[in-house]
Amino acid sequence: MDDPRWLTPEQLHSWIRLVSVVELLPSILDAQLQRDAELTHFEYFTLARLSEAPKRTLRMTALSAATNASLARLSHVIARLERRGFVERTPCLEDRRATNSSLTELGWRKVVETAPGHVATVRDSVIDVLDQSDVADLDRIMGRILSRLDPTNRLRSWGAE
Amino acid sequence: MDDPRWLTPEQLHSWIRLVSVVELLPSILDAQLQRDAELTHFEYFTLARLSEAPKRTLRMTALSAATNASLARLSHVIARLERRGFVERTPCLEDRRATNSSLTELGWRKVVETAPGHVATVRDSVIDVLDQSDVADLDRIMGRILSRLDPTNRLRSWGAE
DNA sequence: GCCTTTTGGTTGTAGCGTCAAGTAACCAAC
DNA sequence: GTTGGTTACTTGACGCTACAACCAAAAGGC
Repeated sequence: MDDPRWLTPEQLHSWIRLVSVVELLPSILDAQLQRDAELTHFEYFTLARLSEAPKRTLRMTALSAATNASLARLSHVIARLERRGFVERTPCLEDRRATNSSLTELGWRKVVETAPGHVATVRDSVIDVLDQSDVADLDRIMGRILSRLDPTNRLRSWGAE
Repeated sequence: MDDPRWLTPEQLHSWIRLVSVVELLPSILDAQLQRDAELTHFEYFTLARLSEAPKRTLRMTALSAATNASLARLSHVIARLERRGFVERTPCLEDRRATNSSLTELGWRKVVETAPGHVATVRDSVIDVLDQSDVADLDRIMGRILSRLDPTNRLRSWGAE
């Protein structure tokens, strides 16, 4: 710790820009979704993962892995979404500790009607400023970073290396 | 909105990885700083920006720009840091609406002693998995994204394009 | 079979951020 | 010189997340 191996100017510059994106991006996504659908980005992301699952159903643990969330956080969020009628919880028969959460018809319609606006925001704020090779670079770099951030590799579904 | 111009598979893959980093990185940084210095990453970042300023002093508005924060958020944070003796607020003489916040000697020492551990975490979780050209790519890509996220270009100090 | 450990999930609480509202000072125009 | 509008900041309330404690069921150990 005596020699912290300080960052080079280039590394520091990149780092600060990354931190800025990490700080600013969530509020952009939250603002649009809140305005147009009264959802946080995390709520939308959760509904979206469910909508892609077989039978639009996942166990809490699987869903928490797919969304990078702790079980505690997910439990609170699912409770809110359940109150609003977007999600349903049912006990799992094979493992009676487990809970399945599944998208209701209302939840499915919510995702379908919310997706276009969200995608437009993602394009506007990120994707459309990048050309094809930028996208490839971004993918490679985020993959490398994720391999450190997510050592248990819960994200293997979309390949954190 | 009828044709949402859906993302290509490559774009979607990159996007999900970026979102994952955006979700996971803050908790890594917060965890280390909380454990070793009882600071949130945003508190540390704020102290660090102050420590680099001339006379270790900045106006609230300038500091909020440098940290990508709303004035309201910054006001709360500075209040906390002031209670702990790391920062001091003094009215600004030229413009009596404005407030200067400056690092105390205690705050300066806090930054100095906290920095090495933080840099080590930044290296571990991000920088050390990237080679020189990755760092350049990251810088370029984040710069492009920032030019959209931060249209008023408050970050021009470190050049969001 | 029992006992311990691990896994799966929920809940309460405390803390941070956002939003809306409020105050005070500056500025420009009439 | 006072009115209208903007800028700079603070404050309070509310909502979301993290953390810790909890319970129940499954899986091992022997």
